[in-house]
Amino acid sequence: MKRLTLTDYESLAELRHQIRRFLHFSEAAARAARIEPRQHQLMLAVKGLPKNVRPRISELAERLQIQHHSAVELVNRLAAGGYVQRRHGDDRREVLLHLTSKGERVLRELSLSHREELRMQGPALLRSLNRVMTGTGTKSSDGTGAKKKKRIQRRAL
Amino acid sequence: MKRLTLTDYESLAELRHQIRRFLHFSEAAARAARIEPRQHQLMLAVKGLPKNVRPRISELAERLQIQHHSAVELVNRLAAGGYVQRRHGDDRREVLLHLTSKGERVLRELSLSHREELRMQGPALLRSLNRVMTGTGTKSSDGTGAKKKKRIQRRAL
DNA sequence: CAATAATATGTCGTGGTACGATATATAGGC
DNA sequence: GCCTATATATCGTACCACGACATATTATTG
Repeated sequence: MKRLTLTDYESLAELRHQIRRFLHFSEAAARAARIEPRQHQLMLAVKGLPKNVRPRISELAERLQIQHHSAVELVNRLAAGGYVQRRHGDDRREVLLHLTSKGERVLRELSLSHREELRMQGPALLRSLNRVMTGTGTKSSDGTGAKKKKRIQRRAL
Repeated sequence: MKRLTLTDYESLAELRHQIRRFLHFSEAAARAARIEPRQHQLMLAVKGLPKNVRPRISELAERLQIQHHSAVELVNRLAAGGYVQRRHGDDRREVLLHLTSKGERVLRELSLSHREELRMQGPALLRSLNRVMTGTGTKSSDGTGAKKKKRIQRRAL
């Protein structure tokens, strides 16, 4: 379908608002734990990697959807802060990452608060995503026919 | 609950991977349309604002979850590029934003491709969010910790 | 109605992060 | 051994977000 109604824009904007709300929570939580947001994300990616996958630089870059050299920079800072260690694989080109106990501790605290936050705010995020996907609006139904419009009060936060 | 299993970390990491996949798509689409990702987000926020809300700087900053002066910088760049115009409200402290036809055109194209992408990849995002919220894991063929796990297939809304 | 406080926007300097271009180290194929 | 592919690292640049501070306008108050 090649048509966009005002409601479509509102749905997309609302979804981004919900995503940003979560990300902003996450950024603030990371900084409160004395770590930069992206570095937190890399630690989580290391810890959350399936066990049969080696925690290599390029593997993590894919998980974070960044270029490998951006991952290198994150690892530099994390290693400097004592959150991760570099080791070598059998293939000595590879660098394998391991969390230090300091890294484990910080990640654990952050993961707990993130799970909590997602259980609270996740439903709103689900709703806004479903609205974008199904084209269901909070106001009028479609807009193309410009039929009678029913206004529904929108909840501010 | 104060306990985190390996599966919890994997679920959180997988959710972030899905979110990053979408955001990475969005960033690439914006750059392909010759606009910076955050500037695109601000345009969407302007267009997607409920009609009874004035498109002020601080209103948009709240929608994007950034400080007001960060929004000012985005608007500076957008205005310099001819994507938005500044106007004044009755309260002459306020700056109200309007998309130019150029801004409308770019935003429309990006919104179409975003809706398309979300219809394709949205379900994977929904699943990973539901897993974090319900504590349901994916591991069944891994062999490790192969207990009985009930898949809760939840189709929110 | 001037002084002051509150609100809205803007400026400046700094740091984190992402990128493209490029470099180095190791592995694998022939 | 030589050539190519792969994995990681370095360098310079740009975007963006922030804190601290500045300016403009409106509201309050005595």
